Amino acid sequence: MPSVNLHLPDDHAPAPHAATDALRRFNRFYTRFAGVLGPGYMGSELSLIEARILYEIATGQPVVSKRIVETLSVDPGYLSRILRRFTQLGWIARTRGADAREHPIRLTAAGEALFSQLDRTTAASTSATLAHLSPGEQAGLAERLAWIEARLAGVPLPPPAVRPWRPGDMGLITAQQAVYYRNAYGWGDAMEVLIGEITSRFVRDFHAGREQCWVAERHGELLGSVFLVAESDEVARLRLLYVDAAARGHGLGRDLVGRCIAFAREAGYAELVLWTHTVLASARAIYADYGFTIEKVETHDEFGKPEQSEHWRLAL
Amino acid sequence: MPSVNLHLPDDHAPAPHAATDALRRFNRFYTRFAGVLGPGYMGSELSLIEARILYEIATGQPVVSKRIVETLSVDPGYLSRILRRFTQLGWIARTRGADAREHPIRLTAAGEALFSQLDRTTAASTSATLAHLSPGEQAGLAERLAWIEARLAGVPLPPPAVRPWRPGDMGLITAQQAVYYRNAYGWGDAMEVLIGEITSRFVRDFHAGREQCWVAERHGELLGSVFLVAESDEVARLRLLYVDAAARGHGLGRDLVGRCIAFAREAGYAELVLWTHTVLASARAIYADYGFTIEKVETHDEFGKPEQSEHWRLAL
DNA sequence: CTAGTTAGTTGACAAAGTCAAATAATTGAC
DNA sequence: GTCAATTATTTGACTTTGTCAACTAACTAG
Repeated sequence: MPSVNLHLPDDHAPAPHAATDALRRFNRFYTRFAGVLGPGYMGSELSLIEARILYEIATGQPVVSKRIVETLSVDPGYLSRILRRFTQLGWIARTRGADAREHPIRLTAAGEALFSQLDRTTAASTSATLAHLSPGEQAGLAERLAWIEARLAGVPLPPPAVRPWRPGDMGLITAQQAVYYRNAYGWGDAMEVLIGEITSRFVRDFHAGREQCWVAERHGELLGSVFLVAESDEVARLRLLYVDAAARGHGLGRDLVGRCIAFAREAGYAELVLWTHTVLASARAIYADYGFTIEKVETHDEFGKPEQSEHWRLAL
Repeated sequence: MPSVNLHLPDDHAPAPHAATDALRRFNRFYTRFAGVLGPGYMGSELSLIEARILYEIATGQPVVSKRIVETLSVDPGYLSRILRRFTQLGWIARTRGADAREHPIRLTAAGEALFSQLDRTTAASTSATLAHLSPGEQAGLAERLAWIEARLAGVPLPPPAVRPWRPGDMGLITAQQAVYYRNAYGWGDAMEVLIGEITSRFVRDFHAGREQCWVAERHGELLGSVFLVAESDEVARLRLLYVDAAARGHGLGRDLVGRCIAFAREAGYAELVLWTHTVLASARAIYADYGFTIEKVETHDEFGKPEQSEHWRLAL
């Protein structure tokens, strides 16, 4: 069940500082916004840090102060005093750990009660700030927050998984490429019709063993695709090679082309041909690396403006 | 050039607190992350607030303290002292305003130099945190940050614009609906084929004046669509009504259906029919409100599991 | 001209946070 | 086993940060 990311930046003008500026701007915005969300756990007497310390204790019981110091980067001395106060207030109890230097912390019943109370209050208050958003927007928000967090935390994205096509894929592939070439190169309806025809014809006439389409996806997001179709008994054609902007620069295009070549050899074709455009520099580089050579160059007008196209060929 | 948002939550289990939890989680994450980004403008002697005050001055020159107090919600007394220090350090100069109670602030040459220095440092440091992201990811990040900021700041989304179809739309409509019904209801390939056939046949046989398709979009994002096709000279059929999760609850579906009815009346049809499924509760409610009535109910198995479908009809 | 407001400042504090030294327990080398 | 080095936590002595209320000077409306 792949989906496609179609807010594509075009190849030409990827403003170099855009992301930096966006993050800085967001930073200014968010510190103010979080301030509005309330200093710490709202309503209570707790400061932000106290609230977060309480959170760490509640969610990590039993926890040693060292761990809190690390996760919250709080001064150990400062923490020690806060913990002493929590103990005096009867919210936490400190035990003796296996390592007697440590004093593992647990919430007392009173502490649990306080925490769950606070937790409900903040949840309600956060929920209230979100009230003006529709359920769809809320879902969109949650998804984007999670994505950003994962990316900023440096969680590396798993490499896209490449698999043969399934029936559900064609509509997305068509839409993705149509939108992309329109946005990035201003190509028009004829391009879209062409893509649609290629994909629908592929499904209709699919000849297993002689033809194949590979799809790269990650977390249900469509990141790339390529088609290998039979031109004749001897000649195979590579079509619609595409790698999403979000996945470029990791050799995915190369991988896809490599699969086509291997499959074509396996299937006993004598040569592999393809048609591409001169503007598509990174695709061309891949073809050249695999030993394809240009047979013919011609300029056409079909996509609404003159484009130079190229016929490439590889003997297998 | 519409695009589609296809990370759809399904209709059935929209966990009610998901967004709240996501925001709270993000909040914990981001305060830590922003802390790493450095207290204020890194490297410098400035605290976070001082840096932000300097930023406000630099970007808003000349600015009066009242405005800073408001935008940064800083205590006026505290601000006053900070500004005095800035003045002593030769970073800012205070003039006399038209209103002599105000003391508009400007950066001195030294202040400008300091600010641009700091600005470059932070930009570089932010940029460094982003270095491990690919250009595609950076673009995705920037876009998501902007979206979140707008939504959290309460900037209301403009209502989706509804317009007649254009050639580029069909692939996206097909992909969007195919993905949605698959995710939300588990409907299979037959559904997808059906949608594809409807859209491609619509384009092929399009009879202007007797048929139409409307598309709702916002910021290039496809949010909904509906088709009106000729069944016979007397009968029009409404097909593929769809509203994206992100746009539900604002009467868009109602609007689309209303356009179909008005168009069908205008074109001189005697009746309007449609086929839908019992599970699609919100669509059904719209049909009922417009006076459609159920003619026939039947259960079929085409989408991979038994579904109850309904034939509705409206006399025009 | 006067009472009420507004922008900004000041004094007197309280809260928050830091740093280095101290304590108590553990580990590893011999 | 002993002892130096290390680790987890605490304590004391601070500085910085932030708050509150009272105050001054300037403006506004009647």
